[in-house]
Order: sequence, then C-alpha cells, then structure tokens
Amino acid sequence: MDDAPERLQRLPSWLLNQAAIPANRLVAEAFGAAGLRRHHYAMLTVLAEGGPSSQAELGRRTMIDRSDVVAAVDELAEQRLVVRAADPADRRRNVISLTAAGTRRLRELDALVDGAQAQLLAPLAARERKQLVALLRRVVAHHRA
Amino acid sequence: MDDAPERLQRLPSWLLNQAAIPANRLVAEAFGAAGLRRHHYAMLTVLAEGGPSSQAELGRRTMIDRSDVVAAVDELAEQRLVVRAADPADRRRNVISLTAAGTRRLRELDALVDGAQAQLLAPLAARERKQLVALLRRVVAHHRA
DNA sequence: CTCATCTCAGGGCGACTGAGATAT
DNA sequence: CATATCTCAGTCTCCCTGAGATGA
Repeated sequence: MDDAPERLQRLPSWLLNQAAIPANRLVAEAFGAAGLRRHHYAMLTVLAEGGPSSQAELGRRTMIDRSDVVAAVDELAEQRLVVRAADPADRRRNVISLTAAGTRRLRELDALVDGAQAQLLAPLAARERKQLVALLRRVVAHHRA
Repeated sequence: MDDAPERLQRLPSWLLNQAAIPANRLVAEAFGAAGLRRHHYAMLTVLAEGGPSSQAELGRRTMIDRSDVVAAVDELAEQRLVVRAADPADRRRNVISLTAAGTRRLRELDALVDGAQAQLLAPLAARERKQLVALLRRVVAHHRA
C-alpha cells in the first residue's frame, strides 16, 4: 500500500526528479572517497574534452552557475587537479587547465561514474538505455536554447 | 562553442539532472501564484487518489522525507486545503484529509501541471513522450524497492 | 520491550540572485 | 558608454540524519 499514485507516475517532471535521486546517490557514493562531487567531475570532463578554458566558459558548458564555478575551481585547485592562471590576452579571465594529476584522477572517476550508471539503469536493456539517453538529450538541448 | 562535452551528454545521471532543472522551473512557475510547491501538489494528489491517510503513509507514497511532510502538511492546513485530525483508532496517527477547497485547488493545479509538462516535452512527439515516461517509470520502480 | 508515528533541530548540496571590482 | 568576467554574500528548495516524545 505504499505505491505512488498513478497520476504522479505518469508525470514526466515527477519521474525526472525521482530518477535523479538514486542517480545522485549512486554517483555521490562512487565519488565519496575521492572527496569530489558531480560538479567537479563535470568540470574536469569539459577541460579534458575541450582543453583549457575560462571559468565563464566552464560554467556555460557544464550548466553550472557562475557562483558555484568559483567554489568548485577553488576545490579542484586545492587538490592540484587544475591550475588557475591569468589570461595574458584578456586580463579579466582566469584560464583553468588540467594538471597531469587531474587527467589521471579523471580517468579513475570515469570508471566510477560508469559503474554508477550501470547500477542506475540496471532494469533497462542496452537498447532501452540508448533510447532513454537520446530522448533526454533532446529535452535538455531544447531547454538549453 | 558553449556545447556540453559529448561525455556528459551521454551520461544518464547528468541528463536526468539537467532535464530536472527546466522541469522544476516550469512547474514552480506554474504553481507560483498559488503559493504552493511541488511537494504540496504530490501530497494533494495522493490524498485525492487514495483518500485520507496518515502522514507516514503520505511520505511513503510521495517519496517525501518524514521531516518535510510535517512542514508541507502545516502549510496545506494553513491554506485550509487539508485538515489534520487525530486518528481515534490509533492515537499516534494524524489523519490528513482533503477539504472541498483542496479538491478544487487540486483541479486547478492539475491543469497548470499539465501545461508545464507540455512545455517540458515540447521537442518530443506523443509516442516519444510515452516512451520516456515508461522508461523512467521502470528506473524509478527499480530503485524504490 | 520493540516498533511505528509525529515532531523538531539542523546539515549539506545544488540552483540561483544581487552587487561590486575589474577589464574589454 | 555598454558588456563581460570573476568574486562574495546570501537565499531557497529539497534530500537526509538524529533524537525525543508518545502510543501500539
């Protein structure tokens, strides 16, 4: 007698939030030992894929607020996973770059994250996982613009 | 050049969180004028579908934490949308019931919520929306147990 | 005694706002 | 001048924990 009402179970916005809860719990558990959170991982990923970038660009690509980028970069820099340097070409900017340690750590995190995804999507077949990703991508892309 | 990295765009946990952001924004905007939030809506829905229930049951069905149920019921009671009454059969329990005003308000909220879902899923065809809901339901059900 | 229910106090994270300093 | 970047201070919602009081 604990079931959620049918109305909620048909509600995309409710389902997204409910699915995000175990997603965040699993990812947080995977990262726990490393002392990092999902924001850090997203930023490291951007740097690995796109090379050094300003904090503003980091925020835009990860969809993380400008305020939160400041704190997250502080924490990554403290662990020597990234370095902050003034941009000589535009002195408003800080250029953030991955260190060798950051690259190594990212590879470890990649494996942990993939493990969490597998647990999250355990009830879905490979084909269904791709469908889900494709559908979510389109929703996210639509609201990005 | 603001695109999220491909790695993140393939990551179910990241996509769920990114999709939940506009979902929550749209729903919050729809509810804004009513002075309610999504927790209130979930609880009203459970009461409408399953009849009066204890706060503990409300929490289980909506997946809202016991602590937050207390506050949310307070707020609904303040607006006279629900009433709290001691359960004569089990004096530990508060029985929460929808009022007539609560039923009316819920009907208004239903329409607002449906409008928000339509905006949220605008890029998807009807068939794709059903697919998404079906997939998310299975993920949520799996992690409920 | 054990277990469930209700309540309160409070931590932690993530999304977000406003404002100021600095530079383009 | 307007615009863009970085930073700080602080708000709000939501998820969650621990603990106490009451009663089954």
